[in-house]
Amino acid sequence: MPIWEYDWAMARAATTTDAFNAVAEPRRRQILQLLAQGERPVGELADLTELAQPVVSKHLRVLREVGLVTVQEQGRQRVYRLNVAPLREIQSWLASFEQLWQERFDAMDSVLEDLQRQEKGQGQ
Amino acid sequence: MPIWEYDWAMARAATTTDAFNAVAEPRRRQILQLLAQGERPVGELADLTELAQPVVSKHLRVLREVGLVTVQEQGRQRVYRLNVAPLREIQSWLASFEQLWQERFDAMDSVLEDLQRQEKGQGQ
DNA sequence: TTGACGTATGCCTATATGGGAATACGATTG
DNA sequence: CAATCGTATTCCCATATAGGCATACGTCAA
Repeated sequence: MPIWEYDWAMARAATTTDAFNAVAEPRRRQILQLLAQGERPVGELADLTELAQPVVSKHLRVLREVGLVTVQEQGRQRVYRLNVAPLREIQSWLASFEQLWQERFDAMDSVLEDLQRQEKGQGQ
Repeated sequence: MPIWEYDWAMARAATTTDAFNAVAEPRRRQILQLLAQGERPVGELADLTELAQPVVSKHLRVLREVGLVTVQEQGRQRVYRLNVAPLREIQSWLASFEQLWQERFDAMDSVLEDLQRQEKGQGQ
């Protein structure tokens, strides 16, 4: 069973295919990290990343398309906010290697127990 | 400060740049999952993935270059084995979103720190 | 209105990809 | 030795990038 369909010549999956592809680009990762500290307008992201504004806008478009960020129009600026949800896809994929993450396994149990004990869970 | 250097026209980071890029390709992810269940020769991977052997060999090359797999020559076949180490880069990046994450993310992260404190990466 | 601001979009180029096909190459077998 | 197996490599192509630059677009201030 093929993993996905394509007409022809799938040189490389589009960056907007999923979180995996979107996040493969270092600058996009950087932007996400910045947004992790709070929402920010495009210009601010451009300053912080030292990237030209159009470049940032393009990266944000990709991130938007995979749902990693959301926009809110505020006056003439667009404030971007991080949405970690799509990262879950990656996280769960990584989780499938848990067992091979040898040492981790033991420690995992105890920590998990702690978590379950404290568990707050505030929706997502 | 720029994240990385390039002469010109960096269309897209090479797939062999890091685990992020290598793993962005779905078939490569599939191969890794298969190897998670045990080492396997190329032919077997080709069968299981229903990909042509040359295609598999190419993917394996990429995975090899980022250290996600290692080979062992056995007679005329090459047995590939998974090496999760490089996945840590991804894991720790994800960990930086801990606070914004709700569930068991913390667990993995703390264990990760332990790992990094203890052993010094061995793969290459 | 006009102009400035904040952002998005369009056009451009070089690039390396993923897969198909053919073939090269080393190891094994006869 | 030759033939075959298991795998890697090469050549081919269409593709969509990432960034530079210019510009379009909507919002706000005079």
